[in-house]
Amino acid sequence: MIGQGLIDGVRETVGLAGDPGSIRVVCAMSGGVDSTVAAALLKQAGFDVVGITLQLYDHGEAVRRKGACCAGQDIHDARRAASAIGIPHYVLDFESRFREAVIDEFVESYLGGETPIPCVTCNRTVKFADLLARSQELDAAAMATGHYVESRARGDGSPTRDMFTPADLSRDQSYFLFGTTQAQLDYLRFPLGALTKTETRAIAAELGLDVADKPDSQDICFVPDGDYAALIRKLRPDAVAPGDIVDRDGQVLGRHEGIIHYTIGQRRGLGIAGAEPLYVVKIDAAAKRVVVGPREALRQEDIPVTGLNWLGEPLSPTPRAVYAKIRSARPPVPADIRLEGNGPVVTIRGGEHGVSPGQACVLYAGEGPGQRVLGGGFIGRG
RNA sequence: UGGGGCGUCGCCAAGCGGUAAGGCAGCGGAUUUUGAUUCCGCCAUUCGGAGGUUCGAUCCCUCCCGCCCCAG
Repeated sequence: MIGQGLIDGVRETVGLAGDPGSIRVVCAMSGGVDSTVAAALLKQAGFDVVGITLQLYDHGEAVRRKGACCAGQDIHDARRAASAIGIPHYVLDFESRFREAVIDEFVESYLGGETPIPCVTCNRTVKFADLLARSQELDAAAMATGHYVESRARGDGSPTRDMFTPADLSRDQSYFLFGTTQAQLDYLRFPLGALTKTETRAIAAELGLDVADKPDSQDICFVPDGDYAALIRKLRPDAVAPGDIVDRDGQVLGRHEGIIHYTIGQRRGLGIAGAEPLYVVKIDAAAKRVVVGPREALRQEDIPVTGLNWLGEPLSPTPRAVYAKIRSARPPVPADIRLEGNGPVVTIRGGEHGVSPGQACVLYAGEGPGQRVLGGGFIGRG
């Protein structure tokens, strides 16, 4: 399994000239299979690998949890894996930073009637800003992660790198990485971009790593039991209030226990029976109202984008053809992006259902594997 | 208290003599490095109540109860 071709591929992914043994690469290790294999492959390729694991939140609560990351058991797993791989390993306490950069923003977003995407925030702040800085302090030439996404130098002699969708589209994590700046991208490496998840697990098994059969992470890592609303209530007990569920004409159909329980496009949990299924169409935070309607009411074409991180050629008021993804588990669809007076606007040519403010709108040059990631932003209120 | 209509799962709603469709909601599961979506499974031995006709009734008859509409 781990043949010369794979090793050469890893060296090519790192793309730095010179003796690998003199090139230090920091690998962010979450304690899961992916980042562990990333570190192992880098080590196999001869690099001077340093593993770093961040402690992001209270590890008492998460010790036994399956599918968590960066706390408790996962830190132990990462430490053991680093030992098995034969690389130095450090655990950094980033709890307070994670709390203010990710958790607080997560809570405020929900209270404001939006639907946050904490993985994006975590990547662009804690991981790719703070951890990356520490990596540079350690004189590492690059920082690697276990994300399924590819990057490679532009080939014009400059260190400028571009990001591409991975070989295994079912594991594509580019949606969560749209906020990666050019400078960060130039320093980052993604050794797993050419692999499938199955191959990654096979490599872990071949190397005898304990994490080979560890379940994939899922749900919000800092929410112990999947009940994110409980966390918000705990942190801001005064801010969660009940309100009305109304139709598009304002007619009251029911009550809810807080807008934080809803997201645009959501169907379940409304408790309203009718002839047709109802979906959340709008969330009015000020009035504490949840507006529902039929599925057709979810269709939207124009999406105002905020916080755009654009990695492509400069934009203009003239529409530029792209492919856009407004949710992680869907293939990108044909769209156009243009710069208006109020900011960038993405137009989904065929329309999309369930465009939820706070979520990401990620843009690609095309559809399929190996397509360039042009950037993305957060979906604004339309 | 004259006439007409209706009453089937929490909601909507088929069935109109042969032994209770479907949708919604709910619950459970699969999928998923966010939230959702989607998908799969479960969900009325019983048809407002009481009698009657029939081999057999949710479907036919009688009475009662409860709604609705038109006439008052």
